Amino acid sequence: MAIDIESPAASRPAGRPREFDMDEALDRAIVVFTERGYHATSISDLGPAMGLTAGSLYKAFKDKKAIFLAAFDRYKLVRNAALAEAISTGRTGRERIRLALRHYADSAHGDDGRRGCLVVGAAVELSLFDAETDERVRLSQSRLEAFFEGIIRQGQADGSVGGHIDPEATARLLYAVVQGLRIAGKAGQDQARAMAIAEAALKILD
Amino acid sequence: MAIDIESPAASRPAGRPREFDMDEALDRAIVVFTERGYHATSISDLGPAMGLTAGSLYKAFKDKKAIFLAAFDRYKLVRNAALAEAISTGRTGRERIRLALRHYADSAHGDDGRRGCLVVGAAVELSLFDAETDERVRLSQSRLEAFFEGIIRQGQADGSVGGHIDPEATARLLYAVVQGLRIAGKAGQDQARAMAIAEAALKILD
DNA sequence: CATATTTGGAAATGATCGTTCCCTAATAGG
DNA sequence: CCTATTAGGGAACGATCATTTCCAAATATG
Repeated sequence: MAIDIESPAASRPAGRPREFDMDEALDRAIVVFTERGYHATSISDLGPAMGLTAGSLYKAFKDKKAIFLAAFDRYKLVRNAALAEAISTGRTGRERIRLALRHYADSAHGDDGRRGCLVVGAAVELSLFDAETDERVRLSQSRLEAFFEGIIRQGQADGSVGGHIDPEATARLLYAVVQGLRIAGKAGQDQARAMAIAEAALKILD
Repeated sequence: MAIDIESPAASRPAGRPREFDMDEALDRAIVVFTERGYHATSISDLGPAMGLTAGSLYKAFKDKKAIFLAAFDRYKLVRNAALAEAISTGRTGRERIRLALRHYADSAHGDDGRRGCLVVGAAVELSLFDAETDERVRLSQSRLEAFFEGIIRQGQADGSVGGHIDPEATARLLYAVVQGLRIAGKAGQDQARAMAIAEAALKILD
């Protein structure tokens, strides 16, 4: 019954095949958009960075905003995976939250911290005027809050998190702490400083 | 001995007098820069908003960045005064921190929250590539952290804040919470939600 | 009253922006 | 082997950008 329409090479889509790797190109675009922001990034910045000419960029994407949204979506994919990996060794709810906060603190110091966060950049620069970006930012926010809320409830169940705290409000507070860490990172801070903030935030769970 | 070189009208500076009010014009520029960001704001956005033509703008300011920096400095002046006013009725250190957090939560909801914060915008969009903006963002950050640290110490002295917490790390955490509130506000949140985050953050002081 | 100095504002300037056009190259299907 | 389709890339396009130029108006000084 195995019809080879789903074969290994999976039915090439006709026409000249793409010569560049989309994920690699988007990873380059993520860097440029993250450090320069959306409006300060020009097609002539993206082309060289992604290894494509302007003409080729417009073959692969509808317009500049489509490049940005594709980069945003890949950023979320990669970062969510990194977060899941970072908390994987935590055994209690509190431990997982601690690992999550340390993971974000790690992204909010030194050169990475200075470069910034694509979601924060999108929220600040585009949310107000672009509905598609706004939707993505809101979704990213509600998912991270729900993620924190879930771990808080796990922590309350396993006894590592205070039972009297409000999981929803606390999750939102943790979201604010994480995003605030990113802003603090824009001004430049070393790892010790970022980590100290993350550790101080654990008090919220008592 | 009263030489009238410091007289009421204070020796007009020769030439045609300025017809617009600088502070009013900067207040308008603050709104535009805050909601659009630096790079998405054009001189043709600023002119009408500030009630000036492009030619007049360049008589009053060296270039676009000088307008931004002047707006930034005025923003800090106005906001610092509002913060001082907001905490003025607090009698203990904890009360003053509570009022400060509620003050920021108030700026981080609804339309104001969506519009955003000029300091956050400057940090995200300009800090990495513009030294003058970076310096201002860093100064704003260190001052707000020092402000929080001072109140925390007052609170420890008056017994309203736990004596065992680290004033410096906690002040930095409060700074992160405040900036995170602004990011959360970009996605749109109502007052109750913003206030709940501020209230939850008070746990940090126990 | 004359001159110097500054502002207000309209129009012009050169650069850069995002985007499109057009031609060539590479693949699939018939 | 021919045709359709898609990708790559250089050159061109109109629009918009920040900035300058130029002239008239308003003030201070002598």
